[in-house]
Amino acid sequence: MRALIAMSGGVDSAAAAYLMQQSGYECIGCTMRLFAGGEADADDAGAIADRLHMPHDVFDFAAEFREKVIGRFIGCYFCGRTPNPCIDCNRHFKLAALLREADRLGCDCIATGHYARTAQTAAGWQLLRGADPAKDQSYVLHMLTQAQLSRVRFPLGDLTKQQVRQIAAEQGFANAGKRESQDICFVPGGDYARVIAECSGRSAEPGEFVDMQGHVLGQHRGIIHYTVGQRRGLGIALGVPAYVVGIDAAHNRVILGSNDDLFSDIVQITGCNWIAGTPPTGPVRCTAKIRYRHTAQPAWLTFTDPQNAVLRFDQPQRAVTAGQSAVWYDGDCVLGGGEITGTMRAEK
RNA sequence: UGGGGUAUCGCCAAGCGGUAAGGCACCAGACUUUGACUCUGGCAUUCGUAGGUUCAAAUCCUGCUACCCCAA
Repeated sequence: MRALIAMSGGVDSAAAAYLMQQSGYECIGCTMRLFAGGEADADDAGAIADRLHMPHDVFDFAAEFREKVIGRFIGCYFCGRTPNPCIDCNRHFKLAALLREADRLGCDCIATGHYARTAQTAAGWQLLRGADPAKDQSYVLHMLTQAQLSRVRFPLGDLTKQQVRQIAAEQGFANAGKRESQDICFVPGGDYARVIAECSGRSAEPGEFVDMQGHVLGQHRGIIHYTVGQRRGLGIALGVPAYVVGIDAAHNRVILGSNDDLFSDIVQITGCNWIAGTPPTGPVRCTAKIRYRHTAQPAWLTFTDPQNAVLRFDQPQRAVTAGQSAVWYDGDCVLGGGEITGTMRAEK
């Protein structure tokens, strides 16, 4: 069996490459170049591949990444939503593009350093949470299809981060102690609004902060600077903490309220994926996450058609945000997910 | 230009003679494969201003300045 290993230059993918090799796969390492910068990471990945005596390729996907990830990221912000580019990146690159290259290189499967697991059952392939609850990354993989799941391997799925670092250290990998990646990968400094302005050529138009009754509270720097649930950076002193509770792109307004105003239990979702195949017609009992770092909460999921669904949480959730992904679980098994388009608060 | 009131950190605001609370905002860290949230730490040698009384004043007295209210 020949496997193409996605190597980012970090500890996780290095350990994944090693483990695949130990499992008897004939491995080819590769690093995807997705944006300017990151050459050092590609070098780190190359060094690990050398140490493991496996070939290493670098694929330049910068143009495609700019179109499929950054472009959508920018468009989403200007529409008053808050995108999660990691979702698109995983879908289009860490899975689709990688499988494309795997075919070209005659590889049977691909492997990544995600903390997630797959399982084959009579009903098809399942995507499961990673064993380390603190590192589980199944959330960002919710859009995977049966075809993709059948060919992807997650060698770290049963391990904890600590174990992975241990393996990296034992193998003498130079990056064993490398710190966790953070921020948006293509926005190294964290100033995503600047990147939006630079890449789009559009400037953010200042507008009004208003309360939920429409009273003007101050001036904002442009809606791309804000997201639902945000407190820091508003510059508004009301005596009590103020949070963004909504973004009205049509009127270029940012709506402020209290923390209590942020809770909603009914969530509209589009662009749905149902990993098992055809989504069920009746309500499904599940737990659901509405952001990467959220503990899945009990809810009912109902599809209105194969693309659209409504999620109703037992308890209202804080700052459910349009543009983010909702992901549904049955225990450790990922049922699917989609993009949040709107929220409501059920009348009590 | 008659009377009354108020002037304390960017905003709000304690303090009432004994040596500047707190909240909001802001800043810095921590956390984190998204944006956020959260947590921890920092943030007025100085109280509109000039004098005076006192061992000691933001706190008492006087002048000045600014703003507010009432009456003209």
